[in-house]
Amino acid sequence: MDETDDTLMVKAAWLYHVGGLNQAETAERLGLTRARVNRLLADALEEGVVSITVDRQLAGMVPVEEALRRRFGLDFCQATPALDLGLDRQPATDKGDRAGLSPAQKVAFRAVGLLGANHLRAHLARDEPATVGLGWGRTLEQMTLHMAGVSAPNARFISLMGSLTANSAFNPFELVHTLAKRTGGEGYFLPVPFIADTVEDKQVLLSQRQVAKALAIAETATLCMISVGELEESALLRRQGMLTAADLDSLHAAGAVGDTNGIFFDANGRPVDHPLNKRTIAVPFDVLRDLNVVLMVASPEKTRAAAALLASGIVNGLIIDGDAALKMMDRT
Amino acid sequence: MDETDDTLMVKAAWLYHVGGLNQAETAERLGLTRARVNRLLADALEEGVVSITVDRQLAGMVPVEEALRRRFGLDFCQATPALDLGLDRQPATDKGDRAGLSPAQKVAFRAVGLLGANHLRAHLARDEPATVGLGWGRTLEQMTLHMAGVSAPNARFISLMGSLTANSAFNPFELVHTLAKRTGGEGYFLPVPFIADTVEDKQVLLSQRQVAKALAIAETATLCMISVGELEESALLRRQGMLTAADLDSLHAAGAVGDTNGIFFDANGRPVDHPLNKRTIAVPFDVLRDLNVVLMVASPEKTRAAAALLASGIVNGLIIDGDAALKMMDRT
DNA sequence: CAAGACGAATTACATTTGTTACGAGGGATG
DNA sequence: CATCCCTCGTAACAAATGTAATTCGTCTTG
Repeated sequence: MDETDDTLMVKAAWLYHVGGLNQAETAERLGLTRARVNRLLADALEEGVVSITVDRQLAGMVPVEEALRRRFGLDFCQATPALDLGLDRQPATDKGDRAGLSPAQKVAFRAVGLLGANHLRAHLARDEPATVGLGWGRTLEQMTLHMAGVSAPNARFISLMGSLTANSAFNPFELVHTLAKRTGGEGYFLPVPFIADTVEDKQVLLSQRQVAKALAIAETATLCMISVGELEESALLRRQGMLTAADLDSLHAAGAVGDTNGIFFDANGRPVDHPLNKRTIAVPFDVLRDLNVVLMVASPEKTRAAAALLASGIVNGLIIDGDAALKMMDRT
Repeated sequence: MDETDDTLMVKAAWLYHVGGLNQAETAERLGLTRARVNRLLADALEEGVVSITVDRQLAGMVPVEEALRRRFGLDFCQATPALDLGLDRQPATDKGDRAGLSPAQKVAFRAVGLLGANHLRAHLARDEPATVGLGWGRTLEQMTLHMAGVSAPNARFISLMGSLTANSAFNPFELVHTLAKRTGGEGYFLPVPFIADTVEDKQVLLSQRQVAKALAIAETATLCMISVGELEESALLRRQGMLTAADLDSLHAAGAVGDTNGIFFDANGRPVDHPLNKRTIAVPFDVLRDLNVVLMVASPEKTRAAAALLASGIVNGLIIDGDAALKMMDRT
């Protein structure tokens, strides 16, 4: 069943994309309905049986990538094509949008997600067994959507942080779960809240055997993919209700400009001295520093936070939205 | 100009294919007309800026490929997905078709052409300078169509045989020319007719310095891509008027079952003893035997000739239409 | 400066594609 | 055995895409 179905899908895809037939002709050739062919083709794209690649070399971002790579001492830097040409359209309406993302942002997330997925795919394709540490957020979520059709039964995916209360698609647990399912690998996550209620609680939670075990795995990660959050009202942490407005203010007062995995850092990428940072449950910077960490940045609003995190020296590779990359270049 | 255009193309392609916008939205986003975006996208596909890949693993041809690889002692074998499921449709109408190809054949040529192009592309992507020897025919022509967007300024393309009189798109000269132009490499070809009028003429032609030089280059080829012709009324050689019906008969009488580059061979892949073989101007089998030769076979009608050529031992790699591959398996 | 050539925008139209609603099999499941 | 659930075929429609004809500006060229 399974094989027949895949084979049929490949045949349809081959006739359509390679053979240059249209869906009606393809259907006739295979003795199927046009509607069925249409669905087969859609599924083939969905499942990664056919994939579309755009040459990044011609996008003109190579100089920018190289400049960022050198400035922050990275192993590599990849940027998506810049699209805004410097002029933002209706940014006012975008910013306040609480429900979803503006169209421009959506494209950015998808694009960065794709590049991230390609990087991860390449990592999984190596011979050595892979252990992949993961942050959370919409960028990472987009990455998982592009990971269809990748098989990596020996891979382990592990969350670098505790879980959210709200069960969104970009929850650490969901991310790990999705990746494990799609690749056939194993998923691990920290079965504790993201931010403990008190410092004492955190100690109790950390002492759990399950948690210690998971953290030990995380420390052996061969690749970590994380994102960064800016510290504004529009921040995802704030929207998710993980932070109160008062929290935000006091974090600002402590010099924080952003967070990654719930660890708040200042303009130099150093964790700030703040109660919240003592309650967060996540793999700390000191551990990340020795791991292979790739940062994904999907929106120009995050340039300040991203620059700060890059300055911390824990990041080895950067995958960034083209417009964000240009903006980052502008701030000298 | 040039760069701007490419960049625009990449942006449009990125928004459309990665960002998931439709052409109207893409146009709006870039401040262009929908029609322009449509053309940009078409061009992007045409020029190889965006490429569509179909996973060959799932086509179910791997066992067949492996079997063929072993039987003929090849380095590799790639087959396109089989589509006919063993049952041919209107083969009668197809066979006599003098003008063009049946739809089924067209797909086969394109598919094999694509795989050939991928192989060639990979060869050109190596670090070492490449010298590529080329045969002729519609299969090879299709290959050149899929070579857009490949840059290989150090590559040399050389025809393994003389030229046709009729200036078709699959003429050796045209093939070499197209490839050189598309990749930015150099093209060489044998400036002599494919089949000399007499044996004496052949000697004269071969003695030309230009010709000797070209042949010397051909003998250093790092990769040769050739195809095979069956020896029937429908054969391209016959259609092109290179062979008379009488020629065909006498070749059959001499035991010939097919040709490659105008060299006629028997069921064991050995050149037959026939006047025509003494007049053909092409790199001989003894030279090819020491080169890295890849054979492309695009139609089930050619299985007998292909099998014979494979038996000769001059072929190192095979790229074949899926239905032809199955048919070849059937003849035990 | 006029004429013509070229590229691109506009428009309109034909084709292709995506999506939905509906009904007929065809296994699983109780 | 009835029923549910899923898949597929059918048909119709809406949306998107491809293409050609036309016009307009701009740049070249005589």
